[in-house]
Amino acid sequence: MNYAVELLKKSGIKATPQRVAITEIIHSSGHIDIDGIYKSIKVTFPSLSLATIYKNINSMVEKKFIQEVSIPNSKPKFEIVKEVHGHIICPKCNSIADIKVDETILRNSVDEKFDKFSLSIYRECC
Amino acid sequence: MNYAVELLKKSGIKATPQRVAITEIIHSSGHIDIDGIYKSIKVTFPSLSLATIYKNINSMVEKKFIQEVSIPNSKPKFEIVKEVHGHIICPKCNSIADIKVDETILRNSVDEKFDKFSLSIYRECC
DNA sequence: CTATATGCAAATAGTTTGCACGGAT
DNA sequence: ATCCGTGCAAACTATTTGCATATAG
Repeated sequence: MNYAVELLKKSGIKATPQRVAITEIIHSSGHIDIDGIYKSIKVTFPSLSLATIYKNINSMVEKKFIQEVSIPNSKPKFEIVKEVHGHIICPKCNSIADIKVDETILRNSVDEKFDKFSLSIYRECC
Repeated sequence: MNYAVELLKKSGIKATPQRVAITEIIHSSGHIDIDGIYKSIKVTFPSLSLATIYKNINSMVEKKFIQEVSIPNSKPKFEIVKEVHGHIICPKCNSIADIKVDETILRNSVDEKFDKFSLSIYRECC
């Protein structure tokens, strides 16, 4: 079965064509904001409305299917939820790359136990 | 001389009463969002407008006098720029606490050199 | 068949901008 | 006298909501 459809079903979300398209775009882009999703979807799916994207993003976030990546001074982007990792964010163009982080070492570093963390590193890439 | 006035002058920003008030509120609260600043200032400074807060926050961020702390699914908060540190953020009430992080250990952990990073840990506090 | 999702339009919220006035140097 | 900041109102942008119709399961 299709990757996106499978993901959606696993999360207990009805796999409408719109949701499949949104999921595929987030997945293939890695990190993308609402407007990027909208522009990208419009090409092959002209009837899809912004309101539908917002509604679906919100319920996908609630279901912990996707998560928000906050970016200072810019629109948040979204990514498929996967194992804990960090991000390198370019403060000029706001592009994002994932990085592996060693959770054990981080735990020692902050001298705390925690469930979920997020490490962002800012470096110009352009 | 007043702490806030000193900070402002050091950053080459004219120390108007409004800016002093904004600076003092950010400093004493630790982390606060635009609306919090507005509500807090209104009490003792009823004429101050939201537009003035936005304008000043923007120029203070440009001057690297304060910085934005992004919070998923919520308004960003602002803090006085100081040494590199991390944050513990409560996903329920969005309160923030600073934590020390060991930069050397983090550097090893992510196997990268970088100028500026940000570590957020999410844990319910309420 | 039934419950839920979509798409439109309208409403709301958040932020920025333009401009006239006022205060500091 | 000049420059810059403030405060208001208007403009703009982003996001949410209500509702009628369409569609997945």
